Amino acid sequence: MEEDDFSLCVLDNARKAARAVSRHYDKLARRVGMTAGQFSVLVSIRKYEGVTTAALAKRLSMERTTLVRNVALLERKGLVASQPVRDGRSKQYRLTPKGAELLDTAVPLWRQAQADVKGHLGSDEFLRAIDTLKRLSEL
Amino acid sequence: MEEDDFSLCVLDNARKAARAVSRHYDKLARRVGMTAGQFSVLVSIRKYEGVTTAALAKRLSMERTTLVRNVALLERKGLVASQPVRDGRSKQYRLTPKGAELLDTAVPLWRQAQADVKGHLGSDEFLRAIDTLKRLSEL
DNA sequence: ACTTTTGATGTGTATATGCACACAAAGCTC
DNA sequence: GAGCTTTGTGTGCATATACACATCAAAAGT
Repeated sequence: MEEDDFSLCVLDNARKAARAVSRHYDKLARRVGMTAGQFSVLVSIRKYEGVTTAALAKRLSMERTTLVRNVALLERKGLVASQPVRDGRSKQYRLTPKGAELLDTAVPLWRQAQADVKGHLGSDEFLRAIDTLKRLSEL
Repeated sequence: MEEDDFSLCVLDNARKAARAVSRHYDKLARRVGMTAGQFSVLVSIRKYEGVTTAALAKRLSMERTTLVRNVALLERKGLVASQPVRDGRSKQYRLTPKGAELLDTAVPLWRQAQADVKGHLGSDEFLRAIDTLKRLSEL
């Protein structure tokens, strides 16, 4: 009979890791007036220009309703614009010029954050870590 | 010059993983009327009975003010009781009988969740994953 | 003894997350 | 075309997270 070892709790460790990583990326993102999560959404909207809410949520593996509010926030900030689709139900998102400009400013900060993590883990461990995280995401 | 590959973004992957893991543990925790995060806090309060807010936050690597609200919630639910320390500044937390009982009910569900993850990753990868997450937490 | 500094706690505000639910438009069936 | 199902969207509520700030008491310095 094994003992319960809560130090091996996947939940605790996953959340701790996400908090630590978020703090680090947030610190940099706030220099340009946004959060790290907002940066991620902007990147995806740029990449999949014209994407609709549900499709974007799927791309980002985010709960759709979470994304709705995140994007609404970006619209209020004038970084993203939406346009109803002929369909009548859907909306398409694209970056505003302001959003595109801000994103360009932010990308070097993202590179910095990535480099910091790579420096902390080492290049090999870095790739393994990404792979592990992806595996956990499939849970 | 490397291309920016946002699929290797540590932030996205760490958050996605934490969301997936949280959803899984939450699903089980809700069967006994709590969230997975609340379970974690209860476990720590049981282990470090009489612990104060700041010390508990450190143990859990959580932002102190986040923990304040989490614990306040557990107090409202009658699972945790607090007691001012002679000192006058600090508060000590302990489980109520109701909290202890609920925790006992929840532990098998936690074991189940851990087993699910281990089944998904395999035993070796499981330990490596925990290790990777711990390394990321030190960031 | 008085002042300053430190330590422990809590609140205000903003963001993020997800479940349950509601609403609306398309498409399907008859 | 009326009714049912599916699909896309948004809201209400509860919880979680964190930075900035406020409070208050103990400890330290003078």
